[in-house]
Amino acid sequence: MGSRPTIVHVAKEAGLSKATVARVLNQQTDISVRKETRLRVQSAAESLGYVPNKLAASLRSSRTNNIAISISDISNPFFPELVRGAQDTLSKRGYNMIIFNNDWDKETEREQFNVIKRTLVDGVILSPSRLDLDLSCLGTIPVIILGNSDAYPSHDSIGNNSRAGVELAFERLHSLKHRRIGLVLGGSSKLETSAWRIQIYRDFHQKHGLMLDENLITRCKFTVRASDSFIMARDPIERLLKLERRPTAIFASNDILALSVLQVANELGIAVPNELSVIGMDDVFAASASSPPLTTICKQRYKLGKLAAERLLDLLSCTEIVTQKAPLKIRLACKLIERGTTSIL
Amino acid sequence: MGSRPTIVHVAKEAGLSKATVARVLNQQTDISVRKETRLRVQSAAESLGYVPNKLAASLRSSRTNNIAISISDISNPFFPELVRGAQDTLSKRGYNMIIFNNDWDKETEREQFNVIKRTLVDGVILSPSRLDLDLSCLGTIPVIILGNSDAYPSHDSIGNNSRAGVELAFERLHSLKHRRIGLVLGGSSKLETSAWRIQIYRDFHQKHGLMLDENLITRCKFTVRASDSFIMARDPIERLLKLERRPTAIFASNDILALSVLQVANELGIAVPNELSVIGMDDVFAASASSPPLTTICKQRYKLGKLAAERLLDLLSCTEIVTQKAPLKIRLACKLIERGTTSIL
DNA sequence: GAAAACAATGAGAACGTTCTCATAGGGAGT
DNA sequence: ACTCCCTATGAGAACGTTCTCATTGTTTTC
Repeated sequence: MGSRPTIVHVAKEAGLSKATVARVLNQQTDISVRKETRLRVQSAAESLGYVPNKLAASLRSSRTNNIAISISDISNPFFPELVRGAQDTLSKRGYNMIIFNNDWDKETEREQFNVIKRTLVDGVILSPSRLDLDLSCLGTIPVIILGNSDAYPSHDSIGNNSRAGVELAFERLHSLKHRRIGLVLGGSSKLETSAWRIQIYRDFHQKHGLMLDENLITRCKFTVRASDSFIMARDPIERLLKLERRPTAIFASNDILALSVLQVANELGIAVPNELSVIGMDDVFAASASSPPLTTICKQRYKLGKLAAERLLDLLSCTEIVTQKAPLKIRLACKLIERGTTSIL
Repeated sequence: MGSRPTIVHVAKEAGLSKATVARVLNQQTDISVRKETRLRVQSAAESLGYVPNKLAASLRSSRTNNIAISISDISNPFFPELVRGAQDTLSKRGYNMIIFNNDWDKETEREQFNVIKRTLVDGVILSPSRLDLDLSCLGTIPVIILGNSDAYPSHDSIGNNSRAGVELAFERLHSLKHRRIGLVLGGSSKLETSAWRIQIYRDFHQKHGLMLDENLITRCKFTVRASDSFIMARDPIERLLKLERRPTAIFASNDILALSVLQVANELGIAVPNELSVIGMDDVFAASASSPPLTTICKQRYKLGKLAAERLLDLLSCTEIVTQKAPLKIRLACKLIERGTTSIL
């Protein structure tokens, strides 16, 4: 009950050597092997039900055709599409993808880097859990960074231009005549994204000569685990909507918060969009499923994954040390998707 | 220059043989190696920055510590949590997970089986795209089937008890005094799930002595790609809600359809839950984010993945041919999650 | 017609582990 | 003191490929 047939069996069956068999079965743009020989090999392989052993091949060639992708949490609505974008590109080129979830935990992530190094993947797509990661332990494995920070200047990085996206939201609300705009922020302290959003908020007010009311800035302790977020977000949002002079419009820094706003508004009997306009950010699936469907700033998740994968493949096909120019930095444009939660004042 | 240090380098550095080094670095419950020797190996490994090469180890031992999971589409809201459940269990035991998306396509799936076989994973968690798959090409690799069909009698399978879940929904609506209940079905022809739902619908009516109105059965051409579904579901749902004697409650066979119902109701000015109760199925994330949040039948996705992984690990740790008893069949109970879209008539 | 070039194949090392078996050393039993 | 056994280690085969280099036969070149 000999386990699977090997290339030696095929060689014997075909009356040829291992080398020739390998030549036939691997090189697609074959050089120098007779047509008849090729057929002999192929029929021998077929009749034996030969399936090449990728492990052995990888060991010898030191190419595994495996790519690791390290993200925070596949069950967070942001990531599945991103992963899909990367995967579609990779699998088309014969690569498999190994997923790692770090749950925004530094230790977990470090541990995973070790696993990745042991596993000997050809490349890594990395959505860093924080900005101060030490990537050196990954050695010479090519790494593509996901995100829009400048924390990893020497690596290629691909992200969304969230700044421009946030501005887009404010400008749209302004053009709809809203002058009293609430800001709902998630308190994801780790990635420090709140600060620049507030800055944009201030700049926006200054630019349009609006008075800034600090009461309209709402911080929610938003741990990114989707399922928890509602509970934590509810209170501050309720406070915001119960202000004596409540905002006529709200921008929330992600869709989950925006959907919380819709829920609270619904409970308080505030009609959206007639009495309150809401814009979210991310275009999570749930955004299109709410009633009314949520107007949001769309981050191009699928494309993000796709581009990251494509860039990685480029790096891999480059015969080694070539093209060590400046690292690639891509910022994808965010789009405004106007659905049912915005209207003119 | 000089790629990674190997076990031979460590052996040389420590003044010992490969074999001894391997003994120290692998077996956790070590037998027979002097304490001092162990320390010498460890410090040598550390000082060289030795990282074991998993490929070589796998090749020799024919254990890869990789598990393949084959699903329809990671960007479909049903799967991420399932994947997460499996992954958490697997990674705790040192296994990596390789994801394959088949997009409900038979050919893609077959192709992926070949890749899986080449890749030499230790086991497979398989959510079959259809019921008539030929699994023989996976050879002797252990396979766990996800789903509740009886199509693969000789494999372990783990699924949700959807039948009981659907009954639960009807009974709940009945106990809320609803007597005119609409049924919204997705037309996923491939898995043939519609038929038994209708049967349960009929049985329910018979059991309670209710007249069955065929007009209340609505079929939506529901291709499972999430993003398309709204467009396709809208028309038939609108027809249902515009019936002269419209239903007072609706059960939809999945949350996405149920959310469509909410949207259409919202547009038509039908108040949920006061004028219309709605129950969905799956407890997709978006279900908790709608306003009002959707009452739904919850499939235990995380647990599904977790159990599948655990069972697979059991099979793997079983030294081979043992426990070839009857295959395991688990049906997880569905739970009713009562949120804001149901009320008494 | 000899040298050179080329096309087609073979022989075998190499990849870095794990695993089996052999061996050296030392203590216990008689 | 001799055998026996047990503990700690070493030597080297094996895993199934890829890859380099050698070899054979055939064609081209001058």
